[in-house]
Amino acid sequence: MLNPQQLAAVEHCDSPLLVLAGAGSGKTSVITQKIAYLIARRKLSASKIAAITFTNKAAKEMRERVGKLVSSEDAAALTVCTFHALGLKFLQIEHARAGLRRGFSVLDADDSEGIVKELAPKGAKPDVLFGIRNLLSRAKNGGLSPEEALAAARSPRELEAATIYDMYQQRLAAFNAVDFDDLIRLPLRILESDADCRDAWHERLRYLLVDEYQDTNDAQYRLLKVLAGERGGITCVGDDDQSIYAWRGANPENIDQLGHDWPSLRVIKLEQNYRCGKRILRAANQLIANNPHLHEKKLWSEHPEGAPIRVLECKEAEHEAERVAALATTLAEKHKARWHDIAILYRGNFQARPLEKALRLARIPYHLTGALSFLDRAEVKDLLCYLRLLTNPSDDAAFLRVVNVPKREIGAVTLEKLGQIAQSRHSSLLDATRSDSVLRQLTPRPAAALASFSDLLDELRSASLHESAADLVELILKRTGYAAQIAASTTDASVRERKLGNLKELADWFRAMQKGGNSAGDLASQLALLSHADRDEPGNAVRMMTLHSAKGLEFRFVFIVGCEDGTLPHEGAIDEGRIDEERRLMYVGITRAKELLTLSWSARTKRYGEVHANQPSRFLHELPQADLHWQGKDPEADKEAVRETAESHMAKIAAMLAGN
DNA sequence: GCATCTACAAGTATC
DNA sequence: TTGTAGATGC
Repeated sequence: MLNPQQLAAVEHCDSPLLVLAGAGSGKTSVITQKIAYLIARRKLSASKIAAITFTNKAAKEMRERVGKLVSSEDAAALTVCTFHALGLKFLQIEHARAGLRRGFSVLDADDSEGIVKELAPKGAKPDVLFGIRNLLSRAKNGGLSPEEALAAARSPRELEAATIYDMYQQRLAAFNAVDFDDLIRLPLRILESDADCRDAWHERLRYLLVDEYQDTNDAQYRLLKVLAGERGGITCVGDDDQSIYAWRGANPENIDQLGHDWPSLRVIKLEQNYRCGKRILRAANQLIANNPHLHEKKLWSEHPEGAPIRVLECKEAEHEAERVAALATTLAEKHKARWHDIAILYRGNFQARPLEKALRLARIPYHLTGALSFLDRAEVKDLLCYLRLLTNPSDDAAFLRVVNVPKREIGAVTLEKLGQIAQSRHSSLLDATRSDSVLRQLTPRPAAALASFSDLLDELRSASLHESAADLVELILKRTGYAAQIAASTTDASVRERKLGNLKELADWFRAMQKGGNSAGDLASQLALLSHADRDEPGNAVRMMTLHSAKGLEFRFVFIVGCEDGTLPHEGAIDEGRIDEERRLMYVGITRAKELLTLSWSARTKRYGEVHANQPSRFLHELPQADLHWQGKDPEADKEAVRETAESHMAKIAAMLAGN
């Protein structure tokens, strides 16, 4: 069942292990089999093993697969979760060491962005704000505390950002809250500085298995290092060729860092691919050979050669979409493909638009992955904030979000005043509304509204002690008037239905999670870490997604659209010389295909209303030409595109002249 | 407090 | 060109 390299990776437990696992080489099998091996052969207690992933989806899949290999007791005792969920678990146990009280909140990205905005100088331009958030996040991902960031500041801008960082953390402390970055930074800080705590966790977690290791950032790496300790009970599985998140802080150099920090590191390569046809693999290998490599890796496959890779040359994005839709229909009719065997991948979300149109027209069911995040929906966020506020009355961010949702005639002026009063008496906003002396400082009407709001929360809080989380959601909807507000909203029926549907889905989620015996408060924290990707995929529909979100997936038939210079590789990446990561992105896309790969490009692109002439992606020229089958090559196409670009400029000039 | 208008920006996205 | 965020007016 396992090949010799996979077996070696499973059985090597006595020093740290790095598994360089090519695309489709069965890395999840190695991780899950190794967990089973550690339990059965090495007699390690399941509760002392942690498998760490980047997404909840990957964690869920791993949990399911390992569940088939070990007993249900062992499966329940295992820790299989994301980096952030592990950090959350750590902080829930060690909250006192982090200066947090039980029931602390996890702020989402919007909340923390809002706080930064408040703390930044009034009227700061968006790019300044962006810069501050960037520096702040860099400091946090570097594991720096506000004091360290202040000491390390080298320029006035850095000093300003560090000062804001300091105030930001004070604000979070007052809220009894952490943000996403803190879920890594705080455990890291505690483990690095507190030997007793470190020893306890070394005892608690004896073996770590890390998925998608190339995606770790510096703080995550340090967390792994301190958790694994000198003993080095750790297996990291990753692929430098699939490193596509450097722009998000991932540091692929962490792959080499392992060998420096643990000289006894063993490296095993998995090079047999179990997914793609030979031709597809040859194309992928030849493409990625254009990137520099520290660890040479050559994937091979026992699968059949497969059909040539088609390259569709199209006039424009609409034409491209129509051809893709037509070919998808052919696949379904002639090759008995199910719709969900087909994926259409692209560089940017905006490219989905013409595709959607063409698929609708062709009556092909499709599903957009990751378009709108479920948890970003206003109604879902509102409900979660109610739960946060019930568990953590200090959570001012949650208070501000829901205090006037539904409308309670509590406006900005009232809240401004309340905020000043709360600040002067060092209490949370909700606490302040409970004090008569505070309410007397406000005008009677808003004061009464605030008082009844806090009464309502008290009522819900006492209900939360005995209601299940799912019932609590229903109760909140009813008692706050939220459900009534949706029902009465002037918007059309489909919007109302969608909102109620989302809230029902939220309640269903709670019901499912409740089985783990979690309290409502725990559920609320965990939900902050969930994302849209965790929802079940819809049935038989063509999958449309970005190349980034396709990583880890596989499909029988794959289309990669927009293979043009400027789109893939992206223009900004070309300008800044970041071609290698774009090439890896193409590599990820190609290696998603099991049987048939179709690449397409358009001679013209409409960009921000202007027509541009395109060149086919340089990556197309890097592929083995003998394996490509160019379709619709029209030597006139380029000339035509250039002519039309010129025409569109002429038309613009004419319009300007006419305007004058 | 809400609706409407205007100006601006335009990559990828996890937790 | 399109979407969204912020400002402005009622």
